[in-house]
Parts: sequence; structure tokens; C-alpha cells
Amino acid sequence: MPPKQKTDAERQQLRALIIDAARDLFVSRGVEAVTMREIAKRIGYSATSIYLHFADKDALLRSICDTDFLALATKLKTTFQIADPLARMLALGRGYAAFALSHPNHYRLMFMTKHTPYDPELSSLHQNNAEQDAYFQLKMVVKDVYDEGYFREDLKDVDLIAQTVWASTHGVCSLQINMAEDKWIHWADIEARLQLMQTVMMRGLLKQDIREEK
Amino acid sequence: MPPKQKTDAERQQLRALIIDAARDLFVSRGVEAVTMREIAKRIGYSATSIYLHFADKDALLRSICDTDFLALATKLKTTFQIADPLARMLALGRGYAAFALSHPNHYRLMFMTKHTPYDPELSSLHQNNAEQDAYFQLKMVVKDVYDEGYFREDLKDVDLIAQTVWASTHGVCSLQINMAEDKWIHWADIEARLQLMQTVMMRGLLKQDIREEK
DNA sequence: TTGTTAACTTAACATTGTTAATGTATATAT
DNA sequence: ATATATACATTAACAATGTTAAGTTAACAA
Repeated sequence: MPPKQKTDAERQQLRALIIDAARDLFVSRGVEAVTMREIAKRIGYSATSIYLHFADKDALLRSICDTDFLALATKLKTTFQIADPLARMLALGRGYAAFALSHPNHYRLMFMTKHTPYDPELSSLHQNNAEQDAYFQLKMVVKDVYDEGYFREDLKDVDLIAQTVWASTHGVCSLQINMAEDKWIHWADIEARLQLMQTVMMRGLLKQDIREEK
Repeated sequence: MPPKQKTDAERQQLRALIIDAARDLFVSRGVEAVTMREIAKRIGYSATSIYLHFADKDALLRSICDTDFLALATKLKTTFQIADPLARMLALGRGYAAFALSHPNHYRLMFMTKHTPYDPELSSLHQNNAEQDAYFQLKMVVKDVYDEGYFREDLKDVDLIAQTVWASTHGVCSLQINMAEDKWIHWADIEARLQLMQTVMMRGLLKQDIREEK
């Protein structure tokens, strides 16, 4: 029994309801294990109603990722208040890892799951926006450190540096998320692994005198 | 029309046939996109025949991973002939990355896909065997470098070092495999990213005089 | 010859994502 | 006030999937 003509706000609200329910289920049991019918049941609608708001399951997943990317960027934004570029870069890394490890299934959806390529055209987020684009945030802080002249002489490509910094933290976090339960490896403490990775990266990227100053 | 009573060798052969066909398909189109019927068709059997050799799709996947872990260890074994521990460690990293990037879907199955925990008990491979256990190979070479006294004074935990080295290369490779197609990031060349990561890690892990010697 | 059984196939099931067909209550037009 | 159109929702249905149950066939043992 549909009360007709929802306002835009109401429709947005239902969209959010679907997204939240879906994320909850995806996050606790994995994307493929969750059915459209199940998501629908959770919010008291029929499965097909979801298709009035999302083209298909993948589009729903994409929307969830969009909101999670925004959540990540919002969290990392708090580092902007740190004046020293180097301290800011380290804080960004720590914040990123904290997000990854406290929302492992979000992180899996965002960075570890096979997907149709992310495309700024198809996203509700704005690329190169400091409030919404976490990669842009990283690039900015790396650029600030670069502009201070802290990086070694042979490091000139800000994108390359940013991607290497990203990969280092992503490596630790993604191994933790995907392999921590395995009996094959006797894992060192995750905090120790994160700390060592940051230390090693700083040693490898920065000029010696900058490191000694700290 | 079943000619009865296969020998053990024949049954092993059919198992291998299934594994090879399944891997081929998994690797080219992803695990979930491939159906049991399709695998069966490829080798001229019916889908249900596969269940005579593997409990379910996941067990089949596990067997494939086992053979791929062995393939990785076998590939990395070629580095054993390098006398210098440091050069050996670098070669191991390069070999690992080459494997990951030339078999991205294998790699995805092995290290990026959610799985029931790997357990030495349940594997056909032997843990801590230099021929079969790639992590053990890494640990060994890290230990050799450690024994030479090449690592910085503050680095004492071989497992922690090994896991950090692993995470660095895994980070680059897994981002490449999962995100390279995304339009959001303007990716630097993958070779440059691998090279910089190795350089940075060596700078961060090794004593200064060792690095200058090279 | 007659069972027995291993190897294999066909049928069948429950579940999935998704589309088509249908209903229903409201908003608008008359 | 009545009719019509339409937005919102549901139920039915489809093709495809992993998997199980129920045959079928051929080799061997008695």
C-alpha cells in the first residue's frame, strides 16, 4: 500500500536506509553471501523495491563505497589542523590504518574487492576536493613535505611518493585483514608492524638531517 | 560409459585435469564468474563428476591455491643460487612481484580473497620447508641478512622484519592488481613504484655503510 | 550368469539476481 | 465528485547457480 509522491528528502531517506542495511550485512558476512531479498527483508520492503533506487547489486555496492570513501576523507580531515607537514603525514598514515583496521570489511569493499573501475564521472564525490578525496589529501600532504625540502634529493615525483606511501600502509593493513587468522604465519603484533613500516618509510624517504631533527 | 576401476594414478590425473581447467577459467575471468558446469564442459565431463574429486567449489579453490603456493615457492627457489644475502633478498622481492603481476588472479586467490584460514594441517604443502613454503624462504633470507649484521641496530625481530618486507611488496602489487584500472588515481608506472619501494625499504632497514657499499 | 560396485550422467532442488506483470493509493484534471 | 494517470510497491516468474539424489553403464568377482 504505497502512499504516493514521496518528497525528494523521503526518497533520499529510503536510499540511505537501504545503504545502511546493505552495508551492515555486507560488512558482517561479505558481499556475495548477502542476498537482495535479505537486505529488503531487513528494512521491511520487498527485494524488487531496491531496484527502484539502485540499478543492480553492483550499483548498490558502489554507493556504499562512495559513502565510505567520504567517511574516510572526513576522518582524515582532522589531521589538517596539524601544522608540521611531517607530523601531518604521519598522522594521516595512522588515521588511515585506524580506519582500515576498525572497519575491515568496509576497507575490503573499498580497496581489496574486484570492482568495475572507480570513475570520478560515476561517483557522487568530487575528485581533488580536500573534503572528499582521501587520495588528494595524501597527495597534498606529500606535496607540503616536498615543498619543505624534506624528501631526499632523488625524489621528485609527488604522485610516485604518495603512491609508495599509500602502498606501504595498505600492505600492512590488507595483509592483516586478509591473513591475520591464518595459522601458517606467526604474525608479529599489528601495532609493531605498522610502527616499523612508518619508521622504515620515513628513514627511506627523508633527508638524514630531517630525520635526526625529530 | 565409464570404464571401471581407475588406478590411483589415473584418478590423480583427472584431479589434475580438473584443477588445471578450473584455474585457467578462474584466472581469466574470476572465481565467482566461473561455474562448475563450465569447468566440467571444458574437460568433457559433467558438472557432478567434479564432486567425486572435490567436496565443493571451495575445496577445489583450495587445491588450486595449494598448487599455486608451490609454484611460487618453486619460482623463488631459483634465488637460492645468489650468494650475497642482500642481493638474494632483493631478488626474492622482485621474483615475488613478478609472480604477482604475471598471475594477478592467482595472486588474488592466494592473498587478497577472503578465505577460511590457511592451516598447515589442511594443506598438502609442508611448512618451514625451503622448497614449498615461500614465507619460510623469506624468513630465511632475512635471517641471513640479519646474521651478516646488515640491518640497523634497532631491528632484532626477524619475523617482524620479514613481515614488513612482505607487506611493502604486497602493498604495491595488490594495489596494482585491484586498483590499476581505476580512473580516480593517475598511477605512476608500476616498475617505478616497485623500484622505489625496494629502494626506500633498503634505506630504511639497512645500516648506512652497508647501503653505501652497494 | 549374476550380482556388486566404481564411475559417470541426468534430473531435480533450493537459492540467486533480475525483469515482467500487476496492484493500489494518491494527485491531478475534468 | 469522478475519472485518469502515475509513483510506489508487490507478487510471479525466469534463467542460472551450487549441490544432492537417483539412475545408468560397464567391469570385475562369485
